[in-house]
Amino acid sequence: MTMNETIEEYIVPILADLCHSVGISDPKIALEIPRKKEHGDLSSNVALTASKQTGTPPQQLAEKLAAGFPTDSDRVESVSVAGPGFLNFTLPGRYFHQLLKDIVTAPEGFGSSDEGGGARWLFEFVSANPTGPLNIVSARAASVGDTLVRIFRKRGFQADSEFYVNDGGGQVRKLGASVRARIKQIETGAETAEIPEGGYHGEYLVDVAQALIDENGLSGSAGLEDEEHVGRSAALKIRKNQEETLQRFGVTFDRWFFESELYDEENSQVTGAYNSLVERSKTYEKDGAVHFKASEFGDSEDRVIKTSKGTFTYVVPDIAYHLNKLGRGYVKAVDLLGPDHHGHIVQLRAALAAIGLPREFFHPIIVQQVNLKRGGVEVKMSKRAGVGITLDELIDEVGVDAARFFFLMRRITSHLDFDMELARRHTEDNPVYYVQYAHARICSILRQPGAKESDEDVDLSILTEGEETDLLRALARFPWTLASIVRGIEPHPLTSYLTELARGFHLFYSRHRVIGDDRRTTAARLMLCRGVAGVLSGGLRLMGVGAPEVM
RNA sequence: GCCCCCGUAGCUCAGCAGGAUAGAGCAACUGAUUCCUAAUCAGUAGGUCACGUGUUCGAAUCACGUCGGGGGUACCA
Repeated sequence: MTMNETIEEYIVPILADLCHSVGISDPKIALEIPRKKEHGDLSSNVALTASKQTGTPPQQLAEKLAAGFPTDSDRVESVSVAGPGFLNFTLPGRYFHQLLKDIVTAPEGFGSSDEGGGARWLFEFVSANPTGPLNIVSARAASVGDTLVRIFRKRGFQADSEFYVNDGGGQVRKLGASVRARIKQIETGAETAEIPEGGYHGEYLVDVAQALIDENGLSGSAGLEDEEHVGRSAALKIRKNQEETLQRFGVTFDRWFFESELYDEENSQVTGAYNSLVERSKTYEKDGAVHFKASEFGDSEDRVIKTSKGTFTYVVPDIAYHLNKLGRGYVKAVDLLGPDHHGHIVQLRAALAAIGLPREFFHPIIVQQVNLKRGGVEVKMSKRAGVGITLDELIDEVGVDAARFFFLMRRITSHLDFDMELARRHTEDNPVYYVQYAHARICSILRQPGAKESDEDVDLSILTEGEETDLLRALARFPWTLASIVRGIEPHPLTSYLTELARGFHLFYSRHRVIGDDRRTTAARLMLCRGVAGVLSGGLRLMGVGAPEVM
């Protein structure tokens, strides 16, 4: 319940009534913040979109609407018609002053809203296989997913985060075989291990093997008989490491969901998922395998879901998993998936459609690849081979704040160039520190002896300098930014917004002194500073980035 | 072959629930520090929004096509 939403809630109904009165039956009214401030504080293009329906030229229509809009309230100072027929609203100064007071009073709550209405959304992300350390794409997904969850919660959704641990099937056996080879290597003191075909070559498995020997008393000879047991132990160990790494990165999950849970007992959800396709006659047998008629549901061809050997293919437990999500009461399953999952998505979507789930339930998002660079030179990576940069190494090299901020700077679907050299640089061209520095600067001001003013009788109307009113307007954009993030399920606007807010502050700072001889000006500017600091730190916190008081 | 993402300033990218004169950072050039943190600020310059057609009063934004770049496409998970 911020002032911004109340202003929207105030304007839109009035505009809707006015539209009805001039014969527009079903007006689509969207308010936006114009890019240029000459265009007012808010604008609407209803007159443009609706002019066809009424047969009135847009400008004339806009004039009519503007004339009918009350401007004697506390909320709207004037309405003007501009350009091809935009309605531009100018809000009174006291609207922004009240907003600032609200922010300073309760900085935590600013930007919150109940637009989500408590809708239960599940965000699944990272979900890396428990076969090795987290890589850079996982790092990106972790930043994005974690930030989305925080923002959606702030906007009134009941949002949960989940990590799906792929601990079933042949992969664990493969892992077991690889670890077994490493155990053998350690015991025989050999230079190299004989990693089986298709196994995992990463050096990290030496540590895992050593840990298993140490902790579980698992020796090579004991483990040799049971590849699966070794694999399971190794997977648990690796998963634990992943969790610790994510914690370092500031990311925790509400739930770690194990694929193996889906197979429990006689009541296997995987078999259930399979059966629900069979029962709906969406399958047929061919060449000894069971095929799902995926091509009827948008896939390019039908897919095998049960092999001729009688095992399910990977899509089946995934179907079961999503049915499980639905069964837990979620209305939306947002899956952040790696760039190697396109085919997967189409299959899964087809299967969920075949079973009759609402189309909007499943919302996969491909987190695009990260091109890692160091000083402009590409760093190649391959998790399977165990070379390249892990999330742990990334944290060590560039730090959590810079890493998380950089991952959030681009659209999720864009390939991301990540230059570790640049991210680590504590200077000029690094946007992370630009934003953090603005916060630290404000904190520095607030530490000054002259900053001990009470908020009681602050008169904000003396904030009339351009830099001051610009800052007030920038603060007002914060809730709108969050709303657009929710609309797009895409967090990157937050980094742009905070960079702009920081720029506004740096400019203000360079031109005006906060603490001066005039008591009233000092008090008003101090409050402005507190508001900016509150929004900066609040915004950074949503991204899991720190807001240092000293730099 | 099929599927997905991308193509906007020299570079990295915003903008895309159609809308007003297409924006920012970096790089380049010029300038600013008696004063609350110069990790800062100001100014200059930089564009056929890949191309074509269509829809529209209006297209960077929507649709179709072409070209170019990247990724994905198992009876593995």
